[in-house]
Amino acid sequence: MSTGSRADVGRTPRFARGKARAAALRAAAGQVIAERGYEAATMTEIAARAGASIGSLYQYYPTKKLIAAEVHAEYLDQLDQALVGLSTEAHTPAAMSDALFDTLTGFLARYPAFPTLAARRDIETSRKLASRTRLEESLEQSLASTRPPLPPEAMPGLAVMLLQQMKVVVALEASGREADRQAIEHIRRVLRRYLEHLVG
Amino acid sequence: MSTGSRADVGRTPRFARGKARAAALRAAAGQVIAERGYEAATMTEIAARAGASIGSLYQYYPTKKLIAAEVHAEYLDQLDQALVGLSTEAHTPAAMSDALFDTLTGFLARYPAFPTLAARRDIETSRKLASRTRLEESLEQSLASTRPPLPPEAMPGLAVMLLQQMKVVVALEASGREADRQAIEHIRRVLRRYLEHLVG
Amino acid sequence: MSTGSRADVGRTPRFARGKARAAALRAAAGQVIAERGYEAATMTEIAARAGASIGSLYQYYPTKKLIAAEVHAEYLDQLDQALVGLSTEAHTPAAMSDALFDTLTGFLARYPAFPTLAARRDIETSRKLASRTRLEESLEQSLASTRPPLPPEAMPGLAVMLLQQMKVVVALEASGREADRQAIEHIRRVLRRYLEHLVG
Amino acid sequence: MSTGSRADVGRTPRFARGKARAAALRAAAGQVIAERGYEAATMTEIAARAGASIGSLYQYYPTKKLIAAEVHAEYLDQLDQALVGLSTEAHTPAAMSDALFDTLTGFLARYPAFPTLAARRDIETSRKLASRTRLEESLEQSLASTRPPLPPEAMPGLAVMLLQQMKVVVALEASGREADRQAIEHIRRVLRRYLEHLVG
DNA sequence: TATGAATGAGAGTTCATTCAT
DNA sequence: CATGAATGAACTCTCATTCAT
Repeated sequence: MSTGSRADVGRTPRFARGKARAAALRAAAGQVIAERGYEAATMTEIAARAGASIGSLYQYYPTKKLIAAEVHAEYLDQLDQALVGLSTEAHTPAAMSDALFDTLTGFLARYPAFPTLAARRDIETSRKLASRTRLEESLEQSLASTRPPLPPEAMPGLAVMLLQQMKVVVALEASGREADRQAIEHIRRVLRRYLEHLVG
Repeated sequence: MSTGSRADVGRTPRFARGKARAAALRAAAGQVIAERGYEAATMTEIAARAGASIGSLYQYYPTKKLIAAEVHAEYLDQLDQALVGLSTEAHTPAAMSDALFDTLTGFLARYPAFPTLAARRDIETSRKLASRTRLEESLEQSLASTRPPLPPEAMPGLAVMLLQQMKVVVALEASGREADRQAIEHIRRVLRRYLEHLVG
Repeated sequence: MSTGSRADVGRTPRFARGKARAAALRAAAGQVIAERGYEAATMTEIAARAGASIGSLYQYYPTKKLIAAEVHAEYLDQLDQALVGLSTEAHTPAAMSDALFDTLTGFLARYPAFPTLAARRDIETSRKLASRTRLEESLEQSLASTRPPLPPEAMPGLAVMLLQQMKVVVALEASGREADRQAIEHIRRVLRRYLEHLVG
Repeated sequence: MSTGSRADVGRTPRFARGKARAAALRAAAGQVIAERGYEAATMTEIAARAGASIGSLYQYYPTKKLIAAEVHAEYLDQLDQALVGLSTEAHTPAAMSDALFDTLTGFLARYPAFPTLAARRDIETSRKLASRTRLEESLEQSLASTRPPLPPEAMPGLAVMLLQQMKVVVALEASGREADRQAIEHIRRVLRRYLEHLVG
């Protein structure tokens, strides 16, 4: 707004620091939300865990909802990145099922706040919406790239279902009970068989 | 043993009047938690919706956590009741899959606070633990009653998995998106095919 | 809402205490607002000065704006009461001017938060609106009761003007400077002469 | 004496560039304070509206109170300038009353933050005090220049009163209600008649 | 026992002010 | 001098819980 033409010279380091701090804040938010849930996660703790003051947090993210939305959008983008690789190589449906399973499972293990954020319907942003749309397209594209191909009309529902299954898996992984561990194996097999069957 | 540990159950109501009021309070709690989520559900609103005063609510359930645990336990018991019927008649695995699907779906539609309560790991009670154990046994028993029978070693994991699938289904039902509706159909088919396959 | 039929018996003392507390809170709010202005008046200080907790304050007045509106409405009602007496006795215009001057001056000295509250256009309530309307009618009625009578068409503007003059007077009284004291005398004379002149 | 005490004036800008920026900042402060009131006016918005950074704002005016005081002082000086012209020509008391009325009304329309600033008793500066004194002297001089002359002993109080009346007028002008519009006319007549009467 | 007024810790958020760049 | 990120005290408001009646 009030930036003169000379401002750019010295700005790069400031800019970089700002980006780093914003990233640290998002990371902290992800941690705290994963541990405590959305409501119980306090802005104060998020700031503290990022080594920032509460005022600084609000400078970057002026609302609790907004930082949550940004964190969620970031996760969606990460997942999108992870998925684009899958559609480049040829996969059988069964192999694709396993690849998706591993990718999504790995992702959710890394970003444990994802299910919590995904469950909230009151946190929306245009940025988040865009990320979500992109992700859904990537997932469908992965599903569409198998040899032999899956029936196109099954795609949208399939994509949604797979995502949901992953959430279940991660929830079960957290518990560590023997029955839960077995359930995960069941799900893996269930999905592989189902994709195989769809092409038959 | 039949009374349970009294410490975490609040005051046991001895008269019919008290029992009815306690039930009304639990019902109200279920409603409010379903509508607003656990954190946003206030004790004041729960009491008001039950036509009681907060003081009265606290007389029966001295803690928010406790009434939540009691509501959850009640739900687990209800579901247990619904399942015991399934094991009396002979079912093929596919039929059992459908029967479970319908039973669980119906249950969750009736008690929409169930997933919310089930997701919280900080709300535990000896009473709730007992109910959960009983329920898991009933589910396994249903699965064990099919003709031809499912392999016994698959049981525990299978039971857990089926429960999780139902939660997914209910979550999807709430959204109303077309892709979500299709995903539900996928899940139903996935499960039936899987149970059929297990006996082969 | 959940009041049984028996509730009334023991309620009177509780009710009376509640009314007293609400009055104490309003009085405290008036004091603090008068001393510090609306923005700088904190809910915490209001509660403390009323000997109540912050939670208690919010139980009676769930918003800062709302308690301000109630205080203002109360003041308007008080002033209305003070004015109704004036129109019962016969007054010459000059005498009425003095009587109004004294009444309003006394009122404003007693409720120093009145100008502050009257100046805010963002604090409105149906209750307050009603009180204000009633007051304006009373003022006009007082002005209309003089012998000989003032010209009716002058009334509305006259009422407004007199009210404004009173605010000025009180502002000047607060300062204590000699010139301000003289200014007050000027205003008093100005008004008396003007009302006299209007009938001529 | 001519420099004033430097302690409460911030850094004196020595170059034209600095003077212009300081003026822009004061203008912005005036705007924001007029629109939002003193408390709600934020230093950030003032800086932004002047096309400056907050850092820059604080370089010139190290305190919110201080910039408010400077703005107020500037206004007082402006008004002083407007008044000195009035005493040069001969006026009857009635004409002087009208001239003052128009001058003051025009001034207040141009600097709408003036009443807001004038109302605050917690913003004082030696510079502001000096400006105020000078202004009061100019007003008294104007009043003293009428033909026939007003009684000298009435002067100080008269000056204060007239200023107050103008504030009332401006407040009423802002509302736009019919009764308020009439009230303004009453005030204008009241004052003219009073000045006329004083010489009689 | 039932009631609901009272409590106060704590949450989200704002903004004047500082200071490294 | 200019900049704007950083700071943290302070504010409004919420809600689980207690206790006098």
